[in-house]
Amino acid sequence: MIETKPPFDHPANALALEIFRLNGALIKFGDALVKPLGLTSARWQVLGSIAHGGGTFPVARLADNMGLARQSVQRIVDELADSGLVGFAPNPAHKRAKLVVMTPRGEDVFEKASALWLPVADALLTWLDAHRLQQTTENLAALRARLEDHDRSSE
Amino acid sequence: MIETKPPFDHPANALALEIFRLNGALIKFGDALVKPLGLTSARWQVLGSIAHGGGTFPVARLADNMGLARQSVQRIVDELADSGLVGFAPNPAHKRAKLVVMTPRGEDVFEKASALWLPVADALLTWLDAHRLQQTTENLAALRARLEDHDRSSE
DNA sequence: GCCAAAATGGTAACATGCTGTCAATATGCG
DNA sequence: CGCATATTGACAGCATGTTACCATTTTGGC
Repeated sequence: MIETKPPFDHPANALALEIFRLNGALIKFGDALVKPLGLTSARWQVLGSIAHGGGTFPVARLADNMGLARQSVQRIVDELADSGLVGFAPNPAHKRAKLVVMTPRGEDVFEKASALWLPVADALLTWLDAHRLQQTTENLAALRARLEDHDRSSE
Repeated sequence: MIETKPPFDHPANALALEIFRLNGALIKFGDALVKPLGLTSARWQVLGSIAHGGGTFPVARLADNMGLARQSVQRIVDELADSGLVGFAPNPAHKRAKLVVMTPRGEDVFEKASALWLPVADALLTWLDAHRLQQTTENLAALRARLEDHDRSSE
């Protein structure tokens, strides 16, 4: 017999395992989706973050917004710059922390990626209506806030 | 003005971003939690998967259960074996695919990790009651199933 | 029994994240 | 102004995941 004692079958464990699996599935799906554009999930996400800020953010700010370390985003941004998809604009408020902006080619590629993603995002809404989807997102955000509090308080 | 046009503000995007952030937060939290035991999030998860199967699974089966590539789990299992936390038992059904089993030390460490995690898991239930938490998990699992279908169908 | 296909393990190359450390730049207080 | 602190960028090293490829073992159709 296979024993399944607490906390092994705890509902919180089921959620955590599902988060790990879904994270992997999303990255895998995204990689396949934007591969024809020469992008990866990570580069696509960084482009999205740049678009979100409208080209007014330096690398450190992009990283904060994505919940990643500065260094991780820096490397992706450097690669995007090598590929000619992003460039750097002088930052009036900081001599060293240049602003990350998309080149025309970057904007073109990002628009094409958005066009590929839109029908999938809409399909997700068919499978799970917008209300439940937003509630799910809120629940996850609430749990993350608590986890991060817990983290900070034990430092 | 910062433009925020569709599909940029799509509810599916908000969920995907939250999944990425929560995934990172969970790994970070887990790393800190089990560090005193000489574990990491990844090794802890593999131990959990072994415990789940009761020592009756070879590496490839563990990987399927976790939604990871065989090779990723193989490397972690090899490291756990080097550390003396797991071992291999002969598989009556397969000469080469040996069964991964915990050593007494491995069981001890895993029990200690479970003891550290239990209060946190219970706290999560305080922040979000069990019903909502399970519903959230089900919603995520449903979305992942659809995404993976989509993936397979376009292969 | 035999051979093709699938499953499994092993190894290597690579992508993406992390931490640690240092230098350069802003910021704020005396 | 001058100095402590925070922010930012750069670089190195490492952990964890991926895909690709090959060898071995099992399985199943002929």
